[in-house]
Amino acid sequence: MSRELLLLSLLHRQEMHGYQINEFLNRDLAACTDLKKPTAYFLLNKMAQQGWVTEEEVREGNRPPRRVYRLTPAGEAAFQELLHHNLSSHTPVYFDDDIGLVALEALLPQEARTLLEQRRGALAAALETAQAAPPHGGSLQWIVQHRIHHLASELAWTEELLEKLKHIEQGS
Amino acid sequence: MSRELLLLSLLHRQEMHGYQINEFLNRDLAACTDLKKPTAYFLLNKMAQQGWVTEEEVREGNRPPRRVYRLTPAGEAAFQELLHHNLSSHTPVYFDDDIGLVALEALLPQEARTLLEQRRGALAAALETAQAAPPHGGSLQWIVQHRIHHLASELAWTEELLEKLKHIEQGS
DNA sequence: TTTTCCATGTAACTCGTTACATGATTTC
DNA sequence: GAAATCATGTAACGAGTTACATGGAAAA
Repeated sequence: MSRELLLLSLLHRQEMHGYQINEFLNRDLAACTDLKKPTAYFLLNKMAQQGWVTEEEVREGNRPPRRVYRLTPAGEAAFQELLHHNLSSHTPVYFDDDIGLVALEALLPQEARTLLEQRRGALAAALETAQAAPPHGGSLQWIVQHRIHHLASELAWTEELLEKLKHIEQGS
Repeated sequence: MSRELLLLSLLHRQEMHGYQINEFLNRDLAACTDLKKPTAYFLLNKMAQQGWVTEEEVREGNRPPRRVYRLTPAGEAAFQELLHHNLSSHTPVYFDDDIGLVALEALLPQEARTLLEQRRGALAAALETAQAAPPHGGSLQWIVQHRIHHLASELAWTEELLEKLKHIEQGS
């Protein structure tokens, strides 16, 4: 339901047409979602059928006509409910990066460390990129800051792990 | 490909039959994956067709026959490649919890804080559960520790956020 | 005149889940 | 005799992605 919540959030701020929504998702919300264009269109249609949004064809000048979406009262209610549920709970995440750790013992300790040092590099680079991003206004800044916080945490954890592996290697 | 890597990792340690694999996934690896039973069977069949594993029907006593999977040399090579790639890189994650933050401004500041305090509670509970889990041996311990590290980081971040929101509320 | 931008979608496919189906054996 | 455990799967569905399809307007 969080994809629906995301779309409802955008439409709560202001009415928007599909293309505009996709632009916003790709430009400003790339850090918190990977919602694709066809998925967005599909969900918007679904929400229109559910009565959460209305569609209105608008043509401005000679441009291709836009389909403008607006929240209905039912949509507003759904938005509030989904938002409350999202903010008040925590949804756990599975890390792709954890999978490789299961088989760490299949490698020579030294080799494992070399690989994890590369991962540390990738994390450091991602962190720098995130920190270099232009500041976002409003509540979008929280997402950017969360991302930075998380990447820093992952970097610290990876370094901790490297230290522990070094000690085990020396100790055995 | 990380689901395949996970299965290959298990079979690298020792040969296993399907039921055993599913048990292990649910008991010991619930923290790092949600791979379901039919998916596991499906992937095992696929890997058998690819020549990564062999299947052997084994019957022991009067029990239902087991289908035992073993890595082939090709499977071992695939395992090494996937493992190297996984450990040396970082795969970014999208947080469901971020979605609600997009629309924080749609709520009264005080209401937003109340909801986020509930989330903080949920995070604290999850952290305690993770910390109370019996220690895992071998490299599985890293996954448990990573989970704990991450939950602690999320808790700290949520508290930071609550502080910032309090200041904004007072300042404006 | 060719590429990029605006603006919309559909169709086919992949991946994964849920629910269903089977059947013997051991434990209560 | 009933319930849980061992052990395997399939079939139908749903969600999401990729690639395809269309077409006008502006910019290079």
